[in-house]
Amino acid sequence: MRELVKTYKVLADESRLRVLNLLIERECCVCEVMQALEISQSKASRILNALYDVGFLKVRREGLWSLYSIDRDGMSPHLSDVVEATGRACAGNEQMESDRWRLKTADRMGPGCAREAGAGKLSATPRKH
Amino acid sequence: MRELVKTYKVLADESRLRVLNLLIERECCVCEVMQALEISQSKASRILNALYDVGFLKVRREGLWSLYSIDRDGMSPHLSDVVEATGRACAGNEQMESDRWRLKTADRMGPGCAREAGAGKLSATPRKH
DNA sequence: TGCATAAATGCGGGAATATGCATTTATATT
DNA sequence: AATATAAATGCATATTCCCGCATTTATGCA
Repeated sequence: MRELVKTYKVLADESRLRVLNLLIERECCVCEVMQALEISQSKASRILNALYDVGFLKVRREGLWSLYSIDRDGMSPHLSDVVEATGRACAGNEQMESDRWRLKTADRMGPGCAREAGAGKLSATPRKH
Repeated sequence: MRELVKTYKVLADESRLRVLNLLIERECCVCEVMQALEISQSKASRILNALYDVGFLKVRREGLWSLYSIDRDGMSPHLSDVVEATGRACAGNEQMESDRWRLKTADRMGPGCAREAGAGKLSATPRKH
């Protein structure tokens, strides 16, 4: 039961639901999440970790990035149901829509790069120095 | 989305899940819940109110008692799914089993009556004075 | 009307949670 | 090795949540 409570605790937060919604769209790294939701880096990281912790997500490392995605195969049927239900409940929500919209124009870059984002569209690979 | 968050918040608590589990068994009044879970009256009342507040329960008054039960018809499909899933997730849980067991021997009586419960089995109707 | 009692609620203390800031860690490139 | 940077984390603080205690409210009966 502890586990169940923990799961619901994780879901009982607007930002975390928004991230889950993003990931239903596609795999994301921390900095994409922070851009899409317009939140701080540490917050994005913690949220992803919390979702990962209870079994919603899996993560793979690719270079400097940690890429999180919904662990459709690994998760328990119960979690799977919850994701389903949550996805449906979120459909059409304005906030969620904007998040997804911003995700489209988000790049795989962090705080440092973001500062010069105005300079134009950067490639999806890290810049050479 | 606020509503969704609120719903998950309510579920993110062991005692509230236990009460939900009880009500899956059958309609209960506040004092039955407090006996089954061995918690205080105010706690039982608050829990029931919280579950009611987000739409899981309906309540009807019968004399002095407030009888709460799962609002199977009134609740949204999403809540219905959640109850289903939660019920399944709780099946076989030891704590939940004891709760249900104690519920069987619980009477419709409150703190006052409970004090003299050792005196023997009392009827399910209020005593005359 | 007065009393008995089930349920609801105001208040307050203590625990848990969320989050920004600064720093550290992990990884890649030169 | 030195540098760059994405991600993770320690710490401090503000907020929220939980719950016991005492009291109030709602209802029924004599």
